[in-house]
Amino acid sequence: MTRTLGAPTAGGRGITAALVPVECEVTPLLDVAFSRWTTPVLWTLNEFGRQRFVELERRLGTITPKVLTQRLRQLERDGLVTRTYHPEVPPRVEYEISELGRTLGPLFAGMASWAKDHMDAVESARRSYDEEGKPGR
Amino acid sequence: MTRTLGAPTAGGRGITAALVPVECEVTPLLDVAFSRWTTPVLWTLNEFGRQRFVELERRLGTITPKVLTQRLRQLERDGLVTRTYHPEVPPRVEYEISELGRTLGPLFAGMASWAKDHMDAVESARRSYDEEGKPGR
DNA sequence: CAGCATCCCCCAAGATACTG
DNA sequence: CAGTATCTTGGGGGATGCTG
Repeated sequence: MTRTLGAPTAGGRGITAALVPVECEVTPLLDVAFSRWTTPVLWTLNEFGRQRFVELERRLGTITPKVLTQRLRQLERDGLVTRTYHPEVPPRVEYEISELGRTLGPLFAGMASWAKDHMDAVESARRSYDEEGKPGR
Repeated sequence: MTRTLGAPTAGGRGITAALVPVECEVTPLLDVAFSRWTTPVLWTLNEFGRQRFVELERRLGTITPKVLTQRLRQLERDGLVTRTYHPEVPPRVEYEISELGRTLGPLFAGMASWAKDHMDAVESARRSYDEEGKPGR
């Protein structure tokens, strides 16, 4: 979560200062929306609309309430999700993807279609890498 | 990396069996191409083409050789990157993004443009969340 | 219901040092 | 050059238990 950028320690072996240390533009986004649970949570919110805590919990299947809370807080903090608290008895809380969060939709769609099209290729590559000692080595 | 799916433990609080435990299609892809270093490595390979170990190391700036090796191995195993070893003295190894890996290009482009367009909004949301005790609570 | 509090585990990633 | 070998750590995530 904390990106230790700006630390010019250059790590052990001296960097001769030549050859561009280019910055990858997508890196910051990874912390925001792409990790084990943030993506599924966002995805679910985007697909099924406004939902209560338990609904999310159940749809996500294996997530624990603690983790769900953590991710939701992070997403709320980053402005991707809005939380509305209804002071009733029993309490009711609803989560909804924000305007900003919704702009991630196309990306998710792209990822889903990539997965659909290519994940089996990945798995087969994985198998052949494991079975053979390594194809060309 | 290991996705503990299929464990129907349902975690602590009983799931009443109602309400769909829908599976998020993007999840498997996260392990493959979206984590702290796999994405930057893939990105760099996609942007700058075939490169040697050191070139990658330098362009990525803060990555350690150990981690770079680990990620490259995983990417090779998953068929997203190809490794060619030239038995010379000194040894030379070149990494190149594969056909399969290249199909991730559009996704990366989409992510980069999203970052460009919306990351400042995220950061400002983050700031206002931190400064105020929370906007509407 | 919607959580927070705790304790624990695991592993990606950092630091550092050493070879074929 | 292109790694491998250790040691260590941070924090995400699981398991359990307790409240407003």
